[in-house]
Amino acid sequence: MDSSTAPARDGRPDGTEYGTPRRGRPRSEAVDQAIMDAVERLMAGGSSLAELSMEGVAQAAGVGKATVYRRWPNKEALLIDVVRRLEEPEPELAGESARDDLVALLDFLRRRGLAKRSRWILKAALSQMGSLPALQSLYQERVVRRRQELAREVVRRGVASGEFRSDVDLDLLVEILVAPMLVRSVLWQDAPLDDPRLSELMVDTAMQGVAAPAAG
Amino acid sequence: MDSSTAPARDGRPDGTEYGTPRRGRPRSEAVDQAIMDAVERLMAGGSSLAELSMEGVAQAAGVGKATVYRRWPNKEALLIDVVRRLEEPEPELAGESARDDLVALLDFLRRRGLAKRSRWILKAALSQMGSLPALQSLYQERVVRRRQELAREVVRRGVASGEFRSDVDLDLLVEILVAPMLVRSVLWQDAPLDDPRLSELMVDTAMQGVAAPAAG
Amino acid sequence: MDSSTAPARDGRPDGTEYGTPRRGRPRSEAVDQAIMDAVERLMAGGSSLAELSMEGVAQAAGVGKATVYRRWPNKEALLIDVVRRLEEPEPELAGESARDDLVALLDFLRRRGLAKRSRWILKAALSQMGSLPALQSLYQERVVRRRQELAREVVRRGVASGEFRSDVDLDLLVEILVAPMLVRSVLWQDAPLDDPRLSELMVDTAMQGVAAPAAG
Amino acid sequence: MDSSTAPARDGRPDGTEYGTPRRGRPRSEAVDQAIMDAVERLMAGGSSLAELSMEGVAQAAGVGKATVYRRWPNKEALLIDVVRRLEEPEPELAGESARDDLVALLDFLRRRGLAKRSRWILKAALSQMGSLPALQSLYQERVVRRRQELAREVVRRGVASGEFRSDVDLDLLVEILVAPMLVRSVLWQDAPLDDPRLSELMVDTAMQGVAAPAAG
DNA sequence: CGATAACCGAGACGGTACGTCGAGTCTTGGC
DNA sequence: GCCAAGACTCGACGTACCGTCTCGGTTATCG
Repeated sequence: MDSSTAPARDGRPDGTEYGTPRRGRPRSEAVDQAIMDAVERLMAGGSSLAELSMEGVAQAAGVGKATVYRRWPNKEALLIDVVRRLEEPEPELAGESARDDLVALLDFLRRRGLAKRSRWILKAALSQMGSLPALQSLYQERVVRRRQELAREVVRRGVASGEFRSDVDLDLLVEILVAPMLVRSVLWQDAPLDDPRLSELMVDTAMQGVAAPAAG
Repeated sequence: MDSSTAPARDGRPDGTEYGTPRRGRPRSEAVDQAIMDAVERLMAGGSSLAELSMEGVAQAAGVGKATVYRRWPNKEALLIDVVRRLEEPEPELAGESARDDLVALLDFLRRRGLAKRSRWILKAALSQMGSLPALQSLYQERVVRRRQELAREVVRRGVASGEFRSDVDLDLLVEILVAPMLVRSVLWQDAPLDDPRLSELMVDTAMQGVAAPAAG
Repeated sequence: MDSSTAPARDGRPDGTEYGTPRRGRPRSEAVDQAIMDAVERLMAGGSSLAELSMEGVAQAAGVGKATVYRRWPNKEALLIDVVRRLEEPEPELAGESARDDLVALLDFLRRRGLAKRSRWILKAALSQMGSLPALQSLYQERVVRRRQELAREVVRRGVASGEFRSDVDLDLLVEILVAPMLVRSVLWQDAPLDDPRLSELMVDTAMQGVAAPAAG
Repeated sequence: MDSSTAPARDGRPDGTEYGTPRRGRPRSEAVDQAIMDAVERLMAGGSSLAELSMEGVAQAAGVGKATVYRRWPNKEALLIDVVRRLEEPEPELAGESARDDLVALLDFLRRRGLAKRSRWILKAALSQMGSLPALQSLYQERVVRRRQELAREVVRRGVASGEFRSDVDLDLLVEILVAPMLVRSVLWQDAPLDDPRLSELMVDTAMQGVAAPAAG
């Protein structure tokens, strides 16, 4: 299992497993946490991502700079793990109906969108990633792609089971089903997300289509 | 009034009018342009917002640093004016059928996503330029909101004319119809955009729905 | 005239002349001095050369690190200029008699040896050079070689004028005349140097030889 | 008593005796030697005292850093023991003629200057190891002073036997006879030392003096 | 027309942070 | 208790930009 796509608590930030025997003094997990705690503390203290310095993080964590760099090669990699630690774990999908799984997936995105607004650390971290493109693409690779593939897999299953149309390109199918929630939770700033039935509504509406029903 | 939100074509970047008589040698407008050109060139060259340095901009523009700072107090203010300069024309909508107008709207998005010149704006400015809040809100206000309203208006018309369902919240309707292209052109990094029939396909599929047709 | 062999006050530490017109804001001579003053102050405060850090020098001088590095590429080069500033200027040689010039030269070495003991900054700087070989070889090149050549020139003149033997290799001649003072002032730690007639005595004794005069 | 001035061959570098019974696994003498070998190897490879790092020494010796620090508290103490190990036997003097003994003494210096192995000791340890005062004073005491006294004794004998002038201060006599070789072998960087008759030449020339012989 | 004042390129200035390296100490598992 | 390995805190290294400042020199406009 590749730890780099797994939640941080399953393995070391740098991908080595905690159980793996190593030579020499092992890295302290307490230090891992102290560093990430320090990042959260600084962000909560009002710093922007750009103001956040490795120097400051190390100092706030009571740790040498080298100790930070031993775990994460740069600010981006560190921030990804901090953000991962902040996010809810992805939903376990029951796998019975593709429609239900899709609703669960969208609802995860919805809750995440809400959290991004309420827990402004997440908001700051996620929205400020744009100015650190390495962070963005790393996050893309480690987190976003995984969810994309999850969605594709669910939709593929839905096509096979006869729930979804089979005469449309899979990518397009995925986009129509997932994009509405993605846009509302990520792109648009103030769209409402608190209705817990929103996910159901979106999936079902996308399935039925938005054309007016044929008369008669 | 904050000069950084005033339209560029109305005056100097720093809010002074070109016609205003001053003592001494007046600022060269050519220099304004050279600096903004340099920013675009650097960004088009693949730099990120974080990599973009005032030092580098000045050098690329063949200009002293003080000359840049004389016009813009910081990187953010400079970028705002550069983004303003990039502003693209809105799509012209025929207004005959809501479905056709929507296709035109989506195709505008598609073509913009393909355009290399504005790519960095799409990435940096639209989706995640949270670290430059003034830039973000400017762009949000002047570009995003207007197109949102355009889309809402078209869909509203479609509902009135009986093209679209009337039993669904308008916002949801808009999202289902527009989000797929928005996601593909802005959020997903290398999604294919070159098929000119993509916009049609998206609108029509969203209208028909993606559920498998009922058997029999 | 090569400023790098001239005393520091004839030119910039980095070899550029003060009079040379340059573009941009010229370097401040006051800063040159402030930096070298700071080095002296720190050394006088009891630091060893190894403890002396560029970081500390910059701070003590109230100057940015870059400002130090703009003038001197490394600690060695800076220290050389500090030492040069501390040393007495080399003697002007009258040129009338080679013997007298040699005495003057040796007396310069003698006084320098005394200074090295009384002004312990000089002592520390000169004696600790060994651990900074780059400094040593730079000093060798810029200061020592110059004096060596001066001595050779004087002795060569003495041979030509018939003051010194001509049947002996020039290098050997120089060594026999100069080495005694060199050893006493540089190598041996506690040898007496305060007798102002020592230089005369050394040159004259070396000239006459130390063999017992033939009997009869 | 400072263990670092105790003779190495009498006990462990840190002053513990080899024979002393202790609890647990005893220190390996092979490791002592491996570490000191590594220092010599690195220095012979052209490193300077400043470049020599404990880190590098441990690695070159294939030894943990703690193992080095268990024996020597710092770089200086380690170097002292390495220098001690390098110490060369003193020249044996026949004692027949003072002039011949002096030639033998100078030739010992000459050959040592040629020896590549002890070159770094000559440079680093002898002439300018001021930054390691303990090393300097140890070497001064144990090596330099004894040879100085040896030279003084020989010259004193030469004065008594009528070989050397008796109207000159003994120190001055010694310096004139010994300094030329000392300077050439220690102070001047690349002076030629390979002529085996150099020592003879130096002593004889110094004895005869370098003044031109009186005419007629 | 000449003075004046703001402009211009260049680059020095005091700072802050970068990512690396070594010092000397501590902590593993194994001998 | 020794050993190799390597993590730990600390502090300096030399570089890059920040935003400000000071040079010599260049235009416009005003008197």
